[in-house]
Amino acid sequence: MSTKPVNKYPVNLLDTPFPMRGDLAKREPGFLKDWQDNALYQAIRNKAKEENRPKFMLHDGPPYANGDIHIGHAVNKILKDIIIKAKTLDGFDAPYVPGWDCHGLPIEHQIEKIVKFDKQALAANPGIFERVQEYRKANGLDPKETRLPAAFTRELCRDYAAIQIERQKADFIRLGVLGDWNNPYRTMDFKTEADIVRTLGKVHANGYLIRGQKPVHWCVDCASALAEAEVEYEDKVSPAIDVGFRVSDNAALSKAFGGVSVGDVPAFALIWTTTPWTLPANQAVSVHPELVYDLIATPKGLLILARDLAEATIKRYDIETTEVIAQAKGAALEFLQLQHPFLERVVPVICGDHVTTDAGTGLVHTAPAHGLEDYVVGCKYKIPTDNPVGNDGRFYSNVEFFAGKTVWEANPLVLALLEERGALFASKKLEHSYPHCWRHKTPIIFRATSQWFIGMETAGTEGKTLRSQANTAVDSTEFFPAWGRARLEAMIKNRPDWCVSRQRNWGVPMTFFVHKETGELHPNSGELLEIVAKRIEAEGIEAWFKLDASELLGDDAVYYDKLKDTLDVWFDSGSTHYAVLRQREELTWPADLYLEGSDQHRGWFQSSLLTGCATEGRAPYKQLLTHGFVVDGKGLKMSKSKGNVIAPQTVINQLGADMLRLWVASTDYSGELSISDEILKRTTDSYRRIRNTLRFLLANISDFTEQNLLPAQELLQLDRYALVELAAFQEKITALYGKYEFHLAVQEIHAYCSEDLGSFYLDIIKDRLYTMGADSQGRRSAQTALWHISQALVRLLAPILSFTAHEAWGTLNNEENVFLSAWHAVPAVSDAEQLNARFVQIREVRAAAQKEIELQRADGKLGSSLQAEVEITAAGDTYAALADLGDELKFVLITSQARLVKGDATKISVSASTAAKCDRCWHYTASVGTHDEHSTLCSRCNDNLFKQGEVRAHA
RNA sequence: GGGUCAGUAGCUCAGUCGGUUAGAGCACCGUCUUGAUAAGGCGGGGGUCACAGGUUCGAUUCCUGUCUGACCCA
Repeated sequence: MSTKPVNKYPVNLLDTPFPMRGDLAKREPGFLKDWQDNALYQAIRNKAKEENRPKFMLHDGPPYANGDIHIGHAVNKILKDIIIKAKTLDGFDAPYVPGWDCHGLPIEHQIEKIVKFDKQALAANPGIFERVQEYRKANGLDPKETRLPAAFTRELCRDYAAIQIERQKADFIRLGVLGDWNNPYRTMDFKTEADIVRTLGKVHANGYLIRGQKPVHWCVDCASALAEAEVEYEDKVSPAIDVGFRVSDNAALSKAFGGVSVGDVPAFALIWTTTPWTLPANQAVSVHPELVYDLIATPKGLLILARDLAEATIKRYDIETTEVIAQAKGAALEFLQLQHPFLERVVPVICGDHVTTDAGTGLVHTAPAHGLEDYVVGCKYKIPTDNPVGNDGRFYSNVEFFAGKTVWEANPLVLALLEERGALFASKKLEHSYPHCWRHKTPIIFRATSQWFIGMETAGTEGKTLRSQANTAVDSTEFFPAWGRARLEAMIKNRPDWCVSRQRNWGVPMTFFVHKETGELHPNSGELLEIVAKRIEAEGIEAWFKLDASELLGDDAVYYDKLKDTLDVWFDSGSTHYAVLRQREELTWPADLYLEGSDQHRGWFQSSLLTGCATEGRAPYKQLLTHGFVVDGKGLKMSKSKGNVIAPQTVINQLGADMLRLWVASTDYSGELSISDEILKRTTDSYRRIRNTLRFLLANISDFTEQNLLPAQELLQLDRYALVELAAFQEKITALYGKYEFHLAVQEIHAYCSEDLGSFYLDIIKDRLYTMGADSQGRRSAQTALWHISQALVRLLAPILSFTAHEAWGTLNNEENVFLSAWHAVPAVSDAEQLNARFVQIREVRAAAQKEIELQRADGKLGSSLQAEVEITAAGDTYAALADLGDELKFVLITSQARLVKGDATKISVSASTAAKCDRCWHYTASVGTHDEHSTLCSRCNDNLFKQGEVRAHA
């Protein structure tokens, strides 16, 4: 109940159904329902088609179909959504087809956990677990059986992914993201699986698919490769030995060490290793090119050791008398030939940055078949990757000394052999962290296996290497922010061949037939692959796994193996530009924009670039936009253990999705995005300001319709100026949307609401809105400006504050939906430049006057600014601008009197009015009390209420 | 350890192609208003522009290094 006395002289106070408080968390779901009920996304598509709009193609990078969405997902989707909506309002046809990445180890891993009765996994996936139990029962298996057929595992993976997708989808929709949620793409859709296979076929047809060897984590108990996620590190005791490689040619040695005289004293390069069994695969000894190496004379011969480690090493060898006779940088030792300690093999010294002085001798035993770094450096020097160890962890039968032995059995044999050859300089036991199989808990080994690669340096059928094509593609891509280019370039420059084969179950198969003896792909691979792709289109990847080779190859089947390898999931997502953009009618290739977190320079940006280049000779995108990661208020990454995680669901449920969207939009995403309770609090503050501005606008035009609009040239000066400002504001914001600089747009929007509207324009026109006749020209003029401001603002807000804009639109316009509209056409004002110039002066004087009034107020001489009377002395342009407002200058200053005097410089003096206050308009004027019938009114109010009403021209 | 990036008021961001007192909004303080009122107006306080060197007549802005943080890699 209000206790306010009701003024007997009414003013035009209006109300609006648009509430002060958004109550977003509660009301947003209702707005979402509006969109869904009206098939908003489809309506936008239809309209775009009718209008034949140009396309803007943002291709969605597929999140992995596992786990609930976190704030990083939210950032990514919201940024995409802002862009899509801004482009739509900008007159583009900007379809958005969201996608999911479905294959791969993490999902397979989850299924394995369920199969193995992992409690957490069971609790989270009761439906899947039930299926497993039923399967065991139906097939007469032990109820604890963990080894299930691959085909069934794949079924489970497919189900699991589908469930995850639905959960994530619901969260994405709740963010207010508009998209084709009824028809998203999923890399496990049969058609998509087929198109991934086709992409592989094209890569092969263009000559970029090559076979090679690469060391992988290998479990001899599983007899299979392990992914990094399947490896656990545990302590293990290993023999740690120092081995001497005799230098083959002392003349070369002398030369490497600056010509020092070495005679024919035996010289050794010393390495240190904890895996003696890898010595049969040794192909080189690595040194660091920048490290300094000593040549040391000892009773055991000349020793080559890194200077930093020499002392400690010599101690290990129990050598008393030593003399450093020469020094050289590692680079000088390159290509020095060494004799393998027990094999008839000469191996070179090579240079590698992986050599460190943390432990050992500063010279590293290099067996490309048994170590990733060894392999990489080996590739550089074109050193063979010959692997002597089989699937079962035993040496092949042709390996001298160790044939048939397991690698663990070989260790002591190697030691004995080295001892015998006089190459063993030291031997100890060492406990260290060592990789183990997560299933068997047994130590694993690194073992080179046959893998498939997309070659970076391979000249394709067009004669260009993929690396050179990729470089060109990067050159012709536009980056937001610009440094993305340097980052991608650096990665392309350094990356090795892309190993695309995996030995997993849940993945798109590499649908090739390989000749059993030559290892060549079938000569008709292209045609065969298309036949297979057709089948996959109909039945999914299972079509390949269950295929009998003879069905396609006939009698030739006996000569060929059906490849069992699956594709790296990065190949899946890297192929979506073909599988999605090329396949859907409403989409186009290449995309205008890919937008992802900065980690995707290594991931999707690159995999898409490479498949794009390998299949189409260019990148599948024109622009790349990168955003950073979300961190807490202190700039630290979020983690459960730190307890600084902010979940998007929490923010949405407490503050609403619009608040999350506003936070995303107001943050500079080119670096890290900070979020904390305080930051969200500030976001809420700024939301309130925008919302209340909308509310004021909507309320004050609630008795106004399009029929009441006045043409621009009939508006008052101040209102024309408001339109001029509005046009400039709109132009600024749309330009910022175009540059994807949303945080600047938010700042501008906020400043516009606060400064241009709140503290200037709206404050001034309240007098006219409230006190003039409801249908008077002066009031309709202001409302015309307010109407245009509202129409423009609601649209400009829509990409960011989608729900709020939707709500405001409903109050403002009855028909359609804000997202079916376009930026508002702000009426042109013919004297725009002149108005701008004048109001610069006017606003300056106004600010000075306010300061002066504030001084008087602080002195207790006046309260409201309407109590003030000002006298302004001004010169030149300033005088002209003020004079142009005539008697209405006082309204601009919100004072009861404003006298203008021509003088030399600007001077302002303020005094308190001695006149009485009008009960209705609150101005202090001598005319109060001069109207007998209405003794508390001023002439203006008397006129406005009971006569023809005042006329205003300026403000 | 390497590559890329960031560090301006309590918070979010501007800005300086090197040049007099570094800006805005929010928050805070004071005040007016009570006809945007769990609002609005006016005024104010608050920054050694991460730190240390260097170049320069002059650096927050350029260079080098350090620290802190982020992403990727090893």
